[in-house]
Amino acid sequence: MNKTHSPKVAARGPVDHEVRDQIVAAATEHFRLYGYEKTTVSDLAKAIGFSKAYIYKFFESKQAIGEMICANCLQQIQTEVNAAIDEVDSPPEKLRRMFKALVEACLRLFFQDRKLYDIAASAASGRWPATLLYEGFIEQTLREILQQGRQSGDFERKTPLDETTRAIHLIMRPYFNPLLLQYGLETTDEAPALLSSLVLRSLSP
Amino acid sequence: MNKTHSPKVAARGPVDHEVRDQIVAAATEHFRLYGYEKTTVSDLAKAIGFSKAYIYKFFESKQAIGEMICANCLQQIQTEVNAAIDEVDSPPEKLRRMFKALVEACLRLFFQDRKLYDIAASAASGRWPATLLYEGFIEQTLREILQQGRQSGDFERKTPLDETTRAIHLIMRPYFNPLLLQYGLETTDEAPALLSSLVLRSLSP
DNA sequence: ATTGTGACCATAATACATTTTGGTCACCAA
DNA sequence: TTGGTGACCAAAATGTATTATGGTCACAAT
Repeated sequence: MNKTHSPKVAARGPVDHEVRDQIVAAATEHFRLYGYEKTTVSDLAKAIGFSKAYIYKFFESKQAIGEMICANCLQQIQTEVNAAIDEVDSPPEKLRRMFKALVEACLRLFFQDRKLYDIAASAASGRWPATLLYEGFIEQTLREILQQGRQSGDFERKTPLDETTRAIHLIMRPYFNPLLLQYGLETTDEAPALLSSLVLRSLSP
Repeated sequence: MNKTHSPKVAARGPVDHEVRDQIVAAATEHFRLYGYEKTTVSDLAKAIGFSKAYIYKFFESKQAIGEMICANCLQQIQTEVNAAIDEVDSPPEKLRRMFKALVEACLRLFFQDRKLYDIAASAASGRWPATLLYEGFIEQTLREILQQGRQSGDFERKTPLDETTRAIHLIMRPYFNPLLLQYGLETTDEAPALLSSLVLRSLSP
């Protein structure tokens, strides 16, 4: 997993500090194995050999730690999506890849790291900052592909870019939002191809 | 509300019986006011002046009663949708109306009969028969509009009908499935217009 | 047959006392 | 100043004894 930690939010005390990394590492492991609820701050403290109080020198709350771990998960998905769309050049194919990679990354999180997935789900439910960042990434990536496709002549140019972006974002939402994904697991195999095709038809000049 | 009760499922004892209707009426009222969980079978029995045991001559379980009430709710939505698409002739406009009416009907249930909505949500979660019927109705209505549009020349004919139907169904799902709708309330105002337009663009010949 | 019920049971919900847990703060050490 | 902690508190979680609820059945009345 990426060790990227954007210290944008939920930080406290020394930003770049060995102990902070230790906390994140311990939290990632514990949250993954036992889940967010079952892990106590004292558990994390014991794991790194410090007192519980010391942890609060670096994070202002347990949720802040959860947000950090969750942000890393979502960051990982974003990395995978970026890798997928960089593999090809044509905007239509980029869009297909994006949808496919997005769903696959979310599903992997769901099936292989269920406990971390649950954190991402409650992050979506509670509108944690990491989730907003994640949604912003989706929308931005989408917009770039669309713009590129308009320039290359692959996509139509009549509909306002923002409208198209927003609409496709809405279509993808049930498959990248952890909160929604879990209720549509039966459709995750057909949806990417089916919906990509429909969307691409709607984009034809 | 419609007093239609399709005795397809979850029935027991005399199908057409005054007491059965009394039970449904009492259940509808109680479920709406106090919710499914807070209403006991004894409450319903008292409301109609019979013993609890007698209720089980007509319904094989409390959930069966819930399914009946839920089926009526979903039936009501279907009626509203049918009314909306019957108002116009052109298939594209029918599709717009369908999406709009569907969202409006679900939102009305959500905001005005929250307790009944919760039943519909757990019906969707538990895959109760009423939900399957409801989804079947959506798919069928959609297919008919599409077929009609293909005949009239409004819609393209290259893509297999089933594929198009399925894809649009998937797009609408987050807005007619009670389980999903509650997580996307912020998007319900823009979604119908935005998505209808995108879908119609994808259908252009 | 049809209409109707009280008594009964296993399990689920509730209420409450007890323990954990998230979080703070004063304070010590290098 | 930076690194680090034990003692402490309100609120949440947990275990448990008790009650309420869904559901059945034998049986009675019409």
